[in-house]
Amino acid sequence: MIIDELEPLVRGAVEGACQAGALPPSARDCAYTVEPARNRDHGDYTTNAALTIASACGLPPRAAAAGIVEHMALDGSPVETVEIAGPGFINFRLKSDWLQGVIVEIERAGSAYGHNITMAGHRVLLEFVSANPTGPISVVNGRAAALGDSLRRLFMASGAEVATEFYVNDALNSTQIDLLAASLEARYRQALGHEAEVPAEGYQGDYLIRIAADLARTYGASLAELPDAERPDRFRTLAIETMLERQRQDLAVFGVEFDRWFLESSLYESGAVTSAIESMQVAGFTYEKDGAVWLRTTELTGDDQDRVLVRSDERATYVAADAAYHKDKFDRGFTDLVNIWGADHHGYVARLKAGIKALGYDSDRCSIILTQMILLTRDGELVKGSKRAGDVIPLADLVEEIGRDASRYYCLLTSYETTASFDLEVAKRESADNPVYYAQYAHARCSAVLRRAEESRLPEVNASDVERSLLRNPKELELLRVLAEYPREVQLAAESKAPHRLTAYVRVIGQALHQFYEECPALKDDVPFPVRDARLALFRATRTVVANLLGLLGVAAPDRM
RNA sequence: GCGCUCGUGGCUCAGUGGAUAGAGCAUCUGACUUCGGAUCAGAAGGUCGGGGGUUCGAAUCCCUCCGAGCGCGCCA
Repeated sequence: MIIDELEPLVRGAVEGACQAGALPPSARDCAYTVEPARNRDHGDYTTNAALTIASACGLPPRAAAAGIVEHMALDGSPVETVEIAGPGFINFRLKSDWLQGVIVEIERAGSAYGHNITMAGHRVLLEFVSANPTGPISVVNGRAAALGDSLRRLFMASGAEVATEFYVNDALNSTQIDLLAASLEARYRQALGHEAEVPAEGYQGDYLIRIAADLARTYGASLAELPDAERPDRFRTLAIETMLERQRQDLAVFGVEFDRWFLESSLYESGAVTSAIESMQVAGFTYEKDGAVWLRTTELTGDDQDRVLVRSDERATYVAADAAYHKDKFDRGFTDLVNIWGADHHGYVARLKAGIKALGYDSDRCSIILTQMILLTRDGELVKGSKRAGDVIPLADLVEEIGRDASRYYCLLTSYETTASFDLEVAKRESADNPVYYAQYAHARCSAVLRRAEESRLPEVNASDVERSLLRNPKELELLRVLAEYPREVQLAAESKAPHRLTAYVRVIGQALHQFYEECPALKDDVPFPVRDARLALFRATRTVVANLLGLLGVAAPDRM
């Protein structure tokens, strides 16, 4: 990566300037950045080293810049020219042969181009969606699913070992599951033609009607005749099984699968919940009040009130189970826990972290991403969840309407920190105003050119063998610059857990590609062979980068559209 | 009331303390003897919610006010 070469160059120059007395010794301790220039007029890369050093050492910025530049060892570096500009920025322009060499690197690395090792040695457990088994997967869950799946790919591309989990709140002591079971039983009785009502606090969505009809078909009236002691458990089990299967399908259609569906109930069965509670008690982080056991979350993480671990009826709460779950994650050897939750759970962060701390683990190793909502509009009108779907918009409906790729792309288009919204009619349109097609078209266009070359039986010349110095048109050089940035973009997206950076960057690639395409024909009759081969190699490199990028988003890279 | 998040062109959104705040859509003007026009070139459009502060420099950090969303259970 180019920054890895420029950064030492700057550091060496600062050191040289210090030794020569051009800068005071304290300049060595100044922080500064080396990054791509935003404005191409400023060159290819820039550093603010002189500005921060001047500020810290009380020097005129341009004088500091001059001192640094004077001691820069440019021989053998990728840098063509250095200049001082504006208030004291040091701008670099790269040698074109360095840029042209990028296609060799891309061809050599292939599908691994852009990978890095910044997360090598990390074992990451990504937990996301984890929706209650009380209804279908919603669009908001979909946003978390797209994000989690993309992060999995980004972390892997950064050298981490990654596992994904969906935590299933299936514990039989759950009030919500009780309600789900009661709701299902009512629907079942209705299906049998009996009088029955779904509890007022229960689940009214009509997905339960369909499930109940299936039960009536499979079991006849036998379930209704079960003794009172057995019936509720039977319905709980049936409700969870059928809802989980439905959720699994919704996510599979979306292209997201999990390494493991972790059952909360397994924590009770193994005794993990009980032992976690005991462990917190022994460590002195709990107390008893009103017949319940409380965790000192106020003290541990500044929660606004302490939380109940064990209810007065001796049933454990989800706080206890989740603490046990996260202990289990750490005990399985994961070094980094990443949880993706809906923003409506933000009040729960302090609780979980308190549980982790109370069990003696480092809560900083667990990072929690809160995704904001996603609003859908249709022709400008807000689309609302229907009563029949349980007041949410099912992800399956979205996928059915606009397709998997568009659904995923839109979910990743914006930062998860902002409430996003997009219009279904626009997203459905297969036209220019749809960003997912712009990205995919870049890939398809490269493929089209290369396919045509193949059909003309042109021999494929490797990037290492073409005359790369012929790639000197400004559009060609700009495309090379953009492709050279890809590894850095991947690293930044992984570091900041922000796949949406890539959707912005792929547009930049597309733009550079299309401009190159417009101005630099490869297969026209009057193009000399060496130029043709060099340009075809550039198309191949671009296609590789776009394919790799779309792969990180979990979006298809089609050869034809 | 307390807490968390967010206010950026008409709309949807980028923008890790740096240079003249960027894209896309919509609007307007151009480019088809097409290596795929799902493209490209250009125009217009901004008190970065308001006001203070920190600094060489603030959309970004701090304070305050206004507005929006979400959360404040022995539910998950």
